Amino acid sequence: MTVSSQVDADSENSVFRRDCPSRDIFEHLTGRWSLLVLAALRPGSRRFHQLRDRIEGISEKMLSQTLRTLERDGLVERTVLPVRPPQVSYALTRLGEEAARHLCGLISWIGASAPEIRTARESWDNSR
Amino acid sequence: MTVSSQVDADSENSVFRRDCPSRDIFEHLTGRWSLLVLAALRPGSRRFHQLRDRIEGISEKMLSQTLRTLERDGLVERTVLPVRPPQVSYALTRLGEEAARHLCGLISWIGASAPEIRTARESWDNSR
DNA sequence: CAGAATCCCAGCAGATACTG
DNA sequence: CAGTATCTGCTGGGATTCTG
Repeated sequence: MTVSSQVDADSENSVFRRDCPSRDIFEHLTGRWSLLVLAALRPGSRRFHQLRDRIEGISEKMLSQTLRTLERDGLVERTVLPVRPPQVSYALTRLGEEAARHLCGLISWIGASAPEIRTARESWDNSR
Repeated sequence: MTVSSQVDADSENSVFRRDCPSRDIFEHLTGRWSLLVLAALRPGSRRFHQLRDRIEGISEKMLSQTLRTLERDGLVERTVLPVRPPQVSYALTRLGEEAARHLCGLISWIGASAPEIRTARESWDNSR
């Protein structure tokens, strides 16, 4: 399958199709917390409570859930140290680093474009 | 503001902050339908019913809503031709093209990585 | 420390019907 | 043709409590 088939053609796997298999992967990556978890892991592996403290507003439930989804997709690796009390750390896999790179690229673009976007919003809001 | 501040530092505008102003822009871009609308507009301007037909499963309500959000953010431009019956066409702005480029880059990566991700899922699922 | 289990609600999105 | 309006249901996610 060519890469371009994802966004161009009416191929079997076009994103435009209702049953596109890339959809759920995309949703996992762009869900409310995934970007933040991936970005927080970019500098290196982190433990559960470090992630919780770093990511403002995330609940333990959502952190746990997000980490498990990312682990299942092969983007994050979970390591348990056999000590008492248990220490669990998370790190990006190669796949996870690639995903994080794309997402952070998008975030950087948003940061750079935010002023323009805010200006557009104001003029849109003022015109009605 | 430097680009890196978005994803690295604990600056005022870090994505990790609860009130990060980039959050809602990100959510607009990665909402359920935005990617598909932006991708569908990439080859050139399209009319409402063309978009509706191209994007499988979208309702007129969600298409209309998504287009308005994108227009408000300055990513899409709406043009009404003064004829009967009315003809309305939509096109990407420069900002919209940039956003679409990032998103389609991500989708292409997903397409290329999907086999690996699916393999990861299977081994994860089988191990419990 | 690192979660799992449960309850609960707001808001997104679908279906349907209507209109300039 | 290109929408809007209204209703309704579903689920993502928060708060709280409990545990190996």
